[in-house]
Amino acid sequence: MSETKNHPYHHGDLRRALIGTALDMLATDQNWTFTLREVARRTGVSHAAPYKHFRDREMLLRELARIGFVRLGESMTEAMSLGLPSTRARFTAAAQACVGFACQNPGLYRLMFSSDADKTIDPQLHDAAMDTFGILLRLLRDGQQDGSFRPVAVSALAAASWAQVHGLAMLAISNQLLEEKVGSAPVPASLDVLLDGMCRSD
Amino acid sequence: MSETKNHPYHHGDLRRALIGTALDMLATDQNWTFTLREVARRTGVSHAAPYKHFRDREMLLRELARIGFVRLGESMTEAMSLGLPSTRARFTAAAQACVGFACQNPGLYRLMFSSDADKTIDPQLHDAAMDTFGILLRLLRDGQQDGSFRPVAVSALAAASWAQVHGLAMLAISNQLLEEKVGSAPVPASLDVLLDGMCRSD
DNA sequence: TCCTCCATGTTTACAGGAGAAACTTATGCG
DNA sequence: CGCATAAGTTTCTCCTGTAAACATGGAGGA
Repeated sequence: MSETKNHPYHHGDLRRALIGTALDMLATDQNWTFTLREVARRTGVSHAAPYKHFRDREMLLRELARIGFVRLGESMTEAMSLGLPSTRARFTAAAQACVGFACQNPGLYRLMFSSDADKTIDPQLHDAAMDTFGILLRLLRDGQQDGSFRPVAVSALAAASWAQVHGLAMLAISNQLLEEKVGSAPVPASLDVLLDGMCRSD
Repeated sequence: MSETKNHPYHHGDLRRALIGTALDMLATDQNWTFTLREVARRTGVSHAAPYKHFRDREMLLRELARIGFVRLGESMTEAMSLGLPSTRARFTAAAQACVGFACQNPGLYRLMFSSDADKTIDPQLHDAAMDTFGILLRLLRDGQQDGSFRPVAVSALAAASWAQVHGLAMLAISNQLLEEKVGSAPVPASLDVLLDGMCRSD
């Protein structure tokens, strides 16, 4: 009865399998308190096997975060490429995609911006985060060039909108955007307030 | 040489002492990975003593977060009560106080908004957070009454500014407001963008 | 005054986790 | 064919969280 599981000694693609298991647990529990041993167990390997692919538990977490940034970028890019009429509409679409991503992947989103995913010690993670930030930056520049956004320093627009969107996402997944506090559609409402400040008033 | 430490069997105020030690470690390490045993050790008591005051480790963390919200509220209130001329100026002062608090207490600020400080299972923590949010809300209402802020739904203003300030704080303590990306004074710059959208344009 | 209760400590015990080290297996390459 | 090596496993040590049983000493009643 010991050989029903025909697992070959070598898994074949354990690294990817571990990441998949960990992403599943992150999505299920909405936190990353899982132990590395549990990940190994669910993947069907010994508790020491993961160390052949990740130096330590945090290295796995950083890889999850990196994947999160890639996926977030894809979501935003997709939302923007729907043939929307105005730059303002594309901005709103991207922002809502970001908040939507956070709401659908709260654990992952939190991890991406937590201190457990330290970007200062992981160039790949840092680059992935910067690439996603770059999507926003390009949108803002385009908007300034086509006259949609005010010609103030793009850095001010970037800081304001990055903070705004990230703040909305964090508050949304913390259930702090309850209707009785901030109305029924706080995300578009507050984006409109911001855009009123960002857009040319002519 | 064993009785130099004249510690009486009963500490006297262990609860407060543990909180103090934990706050110190949080400030030093800028994270809350410290173990409960380490907190006990540094406070000079046995590793089980903390359990007489906190059901588990997370209960201590929630108490730290609660204290954080109280202190943040104090900072904001203090910043607003400096006889500033306009509501807009008071808003900016409060927002900068919030970001400043986050920068000076990055670990604590992160903890306050992390899932390890679960507000849904701790009424005291929830209330403390709501009290601090209330400061912002009152400021916005006052500003609408005196005509500083546009008479749109206060919930939209609240969501926008809460998100903005929180987002700025989170980005600031994550070192994601680097000068080459968002200019030299991103906080006032982005607050101005937001305020341009919030304030009456007459 | 003395005794007893109870909140607040301590000691002991145990189940798990992180990670290192040493061992095993299979696989690709000369 | 034979072996170096990547990728697994086993075993080990140290640490943690937390429960349970025990100790202490101060406060309040007889």
